Amino acid sequence: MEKISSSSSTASEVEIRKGPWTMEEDLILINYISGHGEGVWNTLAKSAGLKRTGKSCRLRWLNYLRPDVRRGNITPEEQLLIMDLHAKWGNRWSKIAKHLPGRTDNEIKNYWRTRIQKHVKQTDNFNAQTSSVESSQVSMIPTQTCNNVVNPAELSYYPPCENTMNTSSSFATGINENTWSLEDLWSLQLLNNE
DNA sequence: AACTGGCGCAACCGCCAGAAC
DNA sequence: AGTTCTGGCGGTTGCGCCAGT
Repeated sequence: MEKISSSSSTASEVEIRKGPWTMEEDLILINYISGHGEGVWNTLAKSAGLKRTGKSCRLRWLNYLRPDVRRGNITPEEQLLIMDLHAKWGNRWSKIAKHLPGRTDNEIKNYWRTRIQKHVKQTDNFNAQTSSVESSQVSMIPTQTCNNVVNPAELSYYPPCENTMNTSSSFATGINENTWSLEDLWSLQLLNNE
């Protein structure tokens, strides 16, 4: 797969863009999909005039541009659900994401890795230190290999989720100057369609 | 004020399964 | 039945931001 840019190196198809999406590209993608639907991503990318792989377009759309995508502010209920489902299924992020409307597998994966897993490590270290004293076998934290359903009481061991997604509604994160809000894009898209 | 290390997130990579031919 | 193509998935990386020094 993904042999587009490398192998058959005719000049016309070499030019595949990578890296952060520009606002223009976002607009093109939104415009195209709102007009034609999703369809086959590779042909979509070409038809829309985007110098991106179909894969890249799909990822951008699913994780960022879809109108129903929710970002930031993972609620305690969602956090609990994530831990519960992760305890059942492990790293099946897309499966987990299906039970969290508006959340993407990528977001859940990132959330798990950066927030929960970090805390799991910290707590494990703490437990390792104390367990030598307390001989307790019970782990406070559901690990990846643990199939137990999380007890809601265990939530208290995890970091509060509110301040984990910091202010700025964590969407226009200002991570670089190519960051813009979905509202911007969709309002522009609506304007274009009128 | 400048530097640095950690954090968070967007995006890419590689693999796999199923569809299409 | 075999090959190619495409989408989906999980893992990983790159990079900007920011707090601490």
